[in-house]
Amino acid sequence: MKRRFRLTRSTDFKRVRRYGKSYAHPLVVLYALKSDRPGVRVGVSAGVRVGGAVERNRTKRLLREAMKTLLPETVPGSDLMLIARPPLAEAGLEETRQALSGLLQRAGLLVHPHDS
RNA sequence: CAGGCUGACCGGGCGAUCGCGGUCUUGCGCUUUUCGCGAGAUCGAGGAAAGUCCGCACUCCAAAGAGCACGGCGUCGGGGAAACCCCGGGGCGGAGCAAUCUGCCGGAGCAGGGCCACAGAAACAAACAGCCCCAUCCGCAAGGGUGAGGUGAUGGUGAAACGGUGGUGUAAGAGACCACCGGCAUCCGCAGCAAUGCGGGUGGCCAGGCAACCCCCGCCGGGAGCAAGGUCAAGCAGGGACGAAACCGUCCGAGGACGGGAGGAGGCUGCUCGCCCCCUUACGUGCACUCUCCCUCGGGAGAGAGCCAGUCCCGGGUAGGCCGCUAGAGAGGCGCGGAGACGCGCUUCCCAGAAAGAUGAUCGCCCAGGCAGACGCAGGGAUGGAGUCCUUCGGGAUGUAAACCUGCAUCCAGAUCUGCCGGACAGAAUGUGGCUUACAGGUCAGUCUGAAGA
RNA sequence: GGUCCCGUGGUGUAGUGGCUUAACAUGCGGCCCUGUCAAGGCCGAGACCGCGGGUUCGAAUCCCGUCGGGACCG
Repeated sequence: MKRRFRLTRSTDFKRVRRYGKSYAHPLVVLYALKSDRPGVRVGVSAGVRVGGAVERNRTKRLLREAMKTLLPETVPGSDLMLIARPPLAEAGLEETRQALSGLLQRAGLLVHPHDS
């Protein structure tokens, strides 16, 4: 995923985490907040509970890869934050994509909600 | 062949598609750098990148000072920039049949303190029982009581009791003395660079253990850390000078400079000394106004309501951008020296530099490995199977898979084939030397033990 | 990057060289009490002190290493 679609600043993370609305799934937690920017920006995060550095990096890669394919279907003008949970370290790519798709649908952020 | 031990090493490979970060070149947006979007080339995690247990480089703290405190280390020689590091020795132990592995290492003799439960007379300089002698009392005597003294052999405890055996000696005894042995210290000789070992002489039997208790001796350590530190833009906090006149002295260009005193903040990330640097000496015993009182007419006391404005200059920290930021005690190869750690020489190479933090995903083939299933092996063997070759198309040559025969094995193992599973521990964050810990599976060399065969 | 603390029955703590194969509370099991339950009384089980070495005659305690958990500072 290109860097311009990413959340990079610490203050952005704090803002989304504080004022965004959250949606939970056993594998991942989604925070969403409306923004005045045109595109969608995504930040990924993995806490210590997920595992060591290998597991944390792997879960973050997994979330970015899964989000990449879902990006065109996402409603623009919002900042998203994805927080990995411990079971995600054992999950595959397709599993992660389905989890994310479900979460985005619940948040009302998918352009074609009934397709998937 | 099986199981170990030691050392060294590998840590999946290839291809396709999608995707990420750096550098260089290049096209476009756009006008140069910058920035954004593309294209191409190239590079892109480890043996531990980990834990952060020791070092070092580097940066800042004024210079990086002294002492104390505190902490660490402590056999010998060598290596190394250094290290709670490495190599090779020594001494005392421990594990194993063995190869081999492994723990400890200044001082408890004269620096001193402390502790050694229980038991025991006594836990480090003491005397409970006992033994002996003398005095005295009782008794015919044997012997017993009391008191003064000698002794430390005997006892039993304990983890540990002040050398052992034999003799001389004595009232009884005792290293009090003698011989031998053990141990300690010291001297000499030999071997070794040394620690130390071996042999001989001398000494006095004094001298228990614990310094991973305090401590003593020797050596080492200033502190903080790349969020170090530098820099850029924008602000803000804050500060300074003049205003402004009041500690003392000196100087002159007359308002400042320098020096000293006093007080305070900070720094040497514990303390003290010493030193450095800064501030104050104007929120007060102040300034100036009004009123009242006193007076030696200089001033003093009390009360009231006020003043400390303004101007100019300097200018952070954090967050953000950039630098620091990767060419170095560097890596590979070859040769030489050395027992080894390691060193030297030549040569080739440039080998991640991210910043919510880049190496992955999917598929195919292979390589190790694991599990399950199938299959007896070798030789001979045809009115001659499939295939191949020749052909005049009639056939011929070659040819052992099978049945069958012989031998050997026997439901085990090995080899072969098929299917399925399947790749450990773990991710750079300034660099680097060690140590420690985690780790599927495999390779090579040396070596030990066991079994079988020759 | 740096610093510190804690691991002891199921749970929470004490014990910091020996008289302690470890104490207290709560929880657990059995019995008594009661018509029954609770409370109460009596009895009992439950730990080789996170793990591995070492020092010592002797270690939960001292030293070293290691594993896990937690806290703090920038």
